[in-house]
Amino acid sequence: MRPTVIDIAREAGVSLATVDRVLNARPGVREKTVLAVNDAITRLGYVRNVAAANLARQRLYRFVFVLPDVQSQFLQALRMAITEVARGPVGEASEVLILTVPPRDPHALVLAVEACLDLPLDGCAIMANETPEVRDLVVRLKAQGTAVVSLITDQPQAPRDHFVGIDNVAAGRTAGVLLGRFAGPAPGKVAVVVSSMLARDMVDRRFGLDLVLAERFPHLQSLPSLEGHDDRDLTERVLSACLAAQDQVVAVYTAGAGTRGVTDALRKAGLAGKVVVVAHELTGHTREALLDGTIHAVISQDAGHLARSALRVLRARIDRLAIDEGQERIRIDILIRENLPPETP
Amino acid sequence: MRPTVIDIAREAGVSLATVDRVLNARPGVREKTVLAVNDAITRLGYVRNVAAANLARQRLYRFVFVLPDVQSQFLQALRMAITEVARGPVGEASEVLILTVPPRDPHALVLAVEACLDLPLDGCAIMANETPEVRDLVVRLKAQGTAVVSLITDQPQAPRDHFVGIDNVAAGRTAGVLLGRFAGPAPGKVAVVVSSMLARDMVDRRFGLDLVLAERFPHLQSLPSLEGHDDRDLTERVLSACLAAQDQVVAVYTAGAGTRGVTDALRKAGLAGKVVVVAHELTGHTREALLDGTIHAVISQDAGHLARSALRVLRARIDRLAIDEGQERIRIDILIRENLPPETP
DNA sequence: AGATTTTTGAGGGACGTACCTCATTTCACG
DNA sequence: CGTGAAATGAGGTACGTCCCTCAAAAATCT
Repeated sequence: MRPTVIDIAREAGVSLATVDRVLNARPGVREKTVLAVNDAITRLGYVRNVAAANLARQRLYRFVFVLPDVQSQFLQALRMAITEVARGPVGEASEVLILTVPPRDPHALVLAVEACLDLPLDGCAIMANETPEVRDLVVRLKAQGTAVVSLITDQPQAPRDHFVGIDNVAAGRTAGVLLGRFAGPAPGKVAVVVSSMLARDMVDRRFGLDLVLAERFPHLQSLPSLEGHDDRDLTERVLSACLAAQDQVVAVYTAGAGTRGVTDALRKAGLAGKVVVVAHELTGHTREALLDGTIHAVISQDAGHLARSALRVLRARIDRLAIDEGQERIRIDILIRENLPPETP
Repeated sequence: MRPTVIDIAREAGVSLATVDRVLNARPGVREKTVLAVNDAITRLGYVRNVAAANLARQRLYRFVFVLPDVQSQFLQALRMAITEVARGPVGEASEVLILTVPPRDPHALVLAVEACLDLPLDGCAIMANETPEVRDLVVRLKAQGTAVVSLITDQPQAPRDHFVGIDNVAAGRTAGVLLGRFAGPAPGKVAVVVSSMLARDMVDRRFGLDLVLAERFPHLQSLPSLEGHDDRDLTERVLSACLAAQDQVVAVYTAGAGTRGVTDALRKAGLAGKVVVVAHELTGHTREALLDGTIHAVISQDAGHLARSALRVLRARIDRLAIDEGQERIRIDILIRENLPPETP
């Protein structure tokens, strides 16, 4: 049986109240006593029963997820996943608010987050490009004791507690290898579609792609990035223009959203299935396109996993518990038609 | 705030004791009253606070994991993962015993499991080939109220509650596509190494491979299965013999363990890096071989995920809770050098 | 109707922790 | 050595559930 606070009190030769004061970092305990209690804790290998603790304190964790107002299928799936996870056992005793803010508008983001700071906020997950404004927001949140994680897009310069997402350079490299392998040995050009060249994750993915192409597939030449701004129509137009202007385009890498625009353009050009396409994120559309052969591989991060991981990491930070790195590492999933998970209703 | 038993009692117009009787299926409640209480439960959307319940009843779930005594790195990783998960929050309030039984010996397996049936067993995860003996064991376990899941290898004919693992036909198909794509358009032969042709998962993987090769890569001819029995030396010998006897072997698919034997044989034959290799399971060795270019892709199922999923599913069955299909679906991971997760110490 | 059985109610103690109050002890300092 | 402050102890209540007992009420049977 696991030791309890009572065992600690006995072992340390103090009262229950003192153990409690130490455990919950309440004042009024001599340094010496704190040491004695901590000693007993390590000696007995005590670990707080989180279930009982949460039960007792009627703890309600308050979390805010800040997501850009982009109407991509992936973001919709992510919103749903967050809502679902919040209801499940991982979201036990926590209230999760999803804030949808205008994309690429750090000022609006900061305002929106500040608007819900009247109530004490335990944790915050932010998906946004790295800008000084957001960085300052993270600093302020941390200062007032709120745990912060960056989601999908990292904020490496901000003092966030954790990054929940994938290594985008590695994702780009992965895409590059798949493109290179799938396209074969003939020379050709690779069209690259991104959301925006100002977005950190897009830059990283493109960088990874170029690295791998240069290293291992020098017969493939990547073209300048096309910006689709996560918009289907715009993406279709810019890619169509590119396909019309260039010959020998043997592959397309879509690093951002707006993948529907990519398949639209390919179909119009009669190139669907003839040009190797690697896209990001498994959605209803990319699934379909994988099945009908328009897209050949999808690099994906699991929305459910992202949501669960963000929530778990935030709670672990707040409760000062260790993080299971293995579990929280978001994998760069490679999906092809053959290993597509069955659709969940 | 979530409704509690007290709310249910008030809503149903009965006492707390009655609600408790209904909730825990204790006798002595009229049908009519049971209905009234259940009605109140659905009306208020009550869900039992599992943490509080476990706290109160001092529940200790007793689980047994039955694994074959194979000394592959994957199985060692799996054993470690199970041990770790049992210690973590997923294994809260549960005691997990890992039983290691002689491989391919259903009788020994049954005996070993029966030996620990003196204590009441809440759940059991079995990794074994499907045989009548094991099937009977599952039937008996179920009959005495033990939840049962099949792990990695399914027991489709046995009344197990759930299968925790991947679709092996799909895994074989996935391997086939990778082999086909990576090997290029030149005709050639594919060597296939399995543990044993009597193992269901091996048969399935091979079947998937052959399907895809026939459909999409008819220029590749798959050779008869080589049996390595998960043994490094034996695998090396059979594959070496095959490589010596056959010319034009352009690819190797290792569907089972003993991958070290495969790389040994290729190195000896001077074919390392020249022949496309697809293996299963990410281990220290396959990671290294991916990095040095001897293996080109690994089809993997995450050991930590398997362990967590098995435990979660068992507990859900015991507590009659719903299962989050999305979370419990084990993915067929495709790993190449570029999307290899960082090594965890 | 009375006797018997079944169903229900009321209440309490437990699980491990949090958090509160109030009294008592210990300590440092003048 | 006394005083005030700091440290500690003792004890309680609460969280939501389980599980137990005993009494009371209601239903069923004779």
